[in-house]
Amino acid sequence: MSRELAKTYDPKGIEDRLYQKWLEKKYFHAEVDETKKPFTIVIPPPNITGQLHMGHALDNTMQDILIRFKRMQGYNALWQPGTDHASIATEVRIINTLKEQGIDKHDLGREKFLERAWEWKKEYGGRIISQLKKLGSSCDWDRERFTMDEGCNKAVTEVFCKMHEKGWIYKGARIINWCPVCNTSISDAEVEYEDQQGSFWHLRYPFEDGSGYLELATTRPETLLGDTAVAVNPKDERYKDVIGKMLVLPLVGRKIPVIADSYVDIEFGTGVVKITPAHDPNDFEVGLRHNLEVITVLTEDAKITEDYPKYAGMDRYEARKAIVKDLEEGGFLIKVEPHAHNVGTCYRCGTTVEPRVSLQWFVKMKTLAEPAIEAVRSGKTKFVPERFDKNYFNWMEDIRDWCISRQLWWGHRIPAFYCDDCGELVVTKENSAVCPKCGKPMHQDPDTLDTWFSSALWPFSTLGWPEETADLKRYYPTNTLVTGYDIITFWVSRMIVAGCAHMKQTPFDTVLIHGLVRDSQGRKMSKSLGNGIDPLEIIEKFGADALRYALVTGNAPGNDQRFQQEKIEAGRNFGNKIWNAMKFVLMNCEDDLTFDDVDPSKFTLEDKWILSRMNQVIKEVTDNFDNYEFGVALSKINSFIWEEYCDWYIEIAKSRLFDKECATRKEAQFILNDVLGRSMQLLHPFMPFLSEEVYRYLVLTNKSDSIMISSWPEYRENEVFPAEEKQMEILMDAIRSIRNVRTDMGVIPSRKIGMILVSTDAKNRAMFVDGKAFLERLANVTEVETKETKEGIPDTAVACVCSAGEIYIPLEDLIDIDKELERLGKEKERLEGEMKRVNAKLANEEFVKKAPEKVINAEREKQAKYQEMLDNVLSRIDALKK
RNA sequence: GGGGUCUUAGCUCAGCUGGGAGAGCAUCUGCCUUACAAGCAGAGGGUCACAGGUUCGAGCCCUGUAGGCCCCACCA
Repeated sequence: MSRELAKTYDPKGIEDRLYQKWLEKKYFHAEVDETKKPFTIVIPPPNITGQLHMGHALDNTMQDILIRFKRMQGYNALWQPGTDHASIATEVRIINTLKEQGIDKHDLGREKFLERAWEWKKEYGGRIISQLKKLGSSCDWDRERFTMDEGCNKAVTEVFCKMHEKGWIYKGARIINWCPVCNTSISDAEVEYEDQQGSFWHLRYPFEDGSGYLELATTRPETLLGDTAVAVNPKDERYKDVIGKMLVLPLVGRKIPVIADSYVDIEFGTGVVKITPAHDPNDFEVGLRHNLEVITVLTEDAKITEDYPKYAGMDRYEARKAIVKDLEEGGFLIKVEPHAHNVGTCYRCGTTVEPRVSLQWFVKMKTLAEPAIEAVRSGKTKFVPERFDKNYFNWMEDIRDWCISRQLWWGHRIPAFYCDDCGELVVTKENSAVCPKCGKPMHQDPDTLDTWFSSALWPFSTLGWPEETADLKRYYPTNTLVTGYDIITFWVSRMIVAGCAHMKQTPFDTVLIHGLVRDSQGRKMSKSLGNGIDPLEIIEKFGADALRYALVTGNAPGNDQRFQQEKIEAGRNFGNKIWNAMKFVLMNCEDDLTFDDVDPSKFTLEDKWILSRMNQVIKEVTDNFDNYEFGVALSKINSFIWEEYCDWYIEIAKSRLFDKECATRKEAQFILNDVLGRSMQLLHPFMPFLSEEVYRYLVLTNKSDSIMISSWPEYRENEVFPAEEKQMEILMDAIRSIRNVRTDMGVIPSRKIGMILVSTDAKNRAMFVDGKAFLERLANVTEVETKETKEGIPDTAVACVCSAGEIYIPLEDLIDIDKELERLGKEKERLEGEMKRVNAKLANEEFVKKAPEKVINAEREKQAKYQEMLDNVLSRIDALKK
């Protein structure tokens, strides 16, 4: 069997083959099973426009780790997958495709446009799904959903109508953020602020009566066209007398009043602010308070309107130049100074957003937010790490109404109808409506809903809501939501709001937050920087397991990480190490081997040690899983397999395996298979493919169907061997000491040596006699002698002290007394240092009085041990000096 | 302006409820020892940013300082 196995582990072929098998066997599929406890994860639905990037890879790896773990633990585990229609992103993409063909969206018409969009979805929407499969994601693909499928549509309409009926949704003319490139309104959450270097134009606004002027400063001179007032602070002594006077708006000639409003900061600039209610949120508020006219001067694509012929059609930046030039020529410009300010940009396209007054639909958030805040405050939903709840509270407690209408075609059309004749409004679940007032036909609102409106319903819309399905009953509320901290406000908060509002239950008990995957220099991966690393390329080259390993190892929840090639290689190397360990095990097992007659009473010291350690690791790793400490869990599994199992157990077991007559050979073979098999189970959530492949080769498990459906390893009460663990530690310590001495004294590895253990502990002496075979293998010690006293130890022996006692290595031809004394001197210094530290601690009365007994006893044990070792070193130095 | 977070070995990062500083990579020394050179055995390398405080005991808790990053709000 072993002859056929490749020299190195090659994930290519294996991963696809195993994934196919899992699919065929329906291992990912969840059916309602009342005999088990439910565990549910809903996937953050990737955009249909999306390509798998490192963020997806991390997010989905974490989910897969969790769901595989829970599945093995025997939960009725469901990972609900699906995709998001991504209204703006998709619409922009279709528009661009059309543009290439010389077609304008409006010429095509709404219906034809949507046909194209659906075609596009059909062709590319599945791409991200197949990429998620490459990663090993064990989603229940039979349940794949889409935010615009029939069920989700129904949920959206239902929610909209209900919220409208309750007055939680309203329509109104308000100032909103407008993206002139995406050509739609966007919500507050969709605006990203960035520092920009701009200018501060100081302008002169003359009084109507010719009595001078007011000086004010602006960063946006082009909005002057829409000014309907100038404001000063009522407490500002400088301007007390001008309040109520009229000014003449430069270039326009409009008469505008000087008003008093406490919004104006006396300290800032000249203390005079021009008020443009149509194009600034603060000015809009001021306008409301003072009943000012709202004059829109910019079109939807941010060009000056026809009302100002001189500038009409110019885009906002052109217009700025032209207006500044005219102001200067008209003597209205006093000075220009550089000015840094924050500018809002569209999170989709990066364009500077334009505040704009328009008629939009809003969700009244304040009251809806209350139960959602309470859900987190009470701990019904908790963030991991906890600190992100501050993020959440910060947003929720200061929440403003959510603008949900979008001037787009791709999305859920708002179920509102207007009478063609009298303008009456009807909100209905039906596809059409007739005016209840005048009986005339009605037309539907042209706008669609914010993408996040439908994603907010995702945890229950995917389970069948508004129908009362068995799935909904079974799997809602879900358990863990895994996502990045960057979409807490967009998505997490709105899901909690929706869950509390429509289901009366928070949608999940835990929100597991992860950070960003950055490039190796710590920069955000982005298309424009071209520094993105394609996970698919990594999978192609190193396998999904190596990628998953790299994403999880050495990382704590919520923290950003830098992506480094070395981590991938470490993952690959780890896989290869396991592969080779398995090869070794199989090479030393006969093809027809069975373990029916394995006798646990024949288990040796090392057998019990590794079993006991395995047990401990199972316990700790399971614990780490429960606390979402995936990075810690993986590194424990790694060091157990690599260091304890491979470097020690396999090496020690060799002598028994190679001796076909050995009475405990079969027991060694059993342990090798058993421990590696259980290690693979622990590893499976992280590296599903490799662990499955290995599991299916091992003698104990090669008849089982899949590691995926095997039971998570349990802690075994009857395999706890603290005494054997301690003994092994002593032996390992001795071997390390001998290896050190060999290196220090320049004894080449191939040279065989002898050793004499001097110890008063009969158990230790016996252990060394029994362990002769592995002392030879691990330290090339061929002669082992044990004594109770150091009578007759030759001077030409090198001494090393370790926890087992004193070990002497006779090296007649090599010993250099001076060099040996020097080495022992260093050892003496080290031990004296230790003694000093321990003694000081134990001499401290406060310590002995207040520290826990456990800690004190540990210190006392150390004290005794070091004292003995130090005595041994000192007496050896004495002996050599004579 | 409010909040969060980070500062630990040359690099990238772990470090659970406070009890003698860790990993991977890199560096140095030996080894092709019949599973593995993607490997084995060893070694060097840290006043845990700084200053105080709490404590018998602080990388960990508290206060402050410096620097980096992030979120929210925002003065035209």
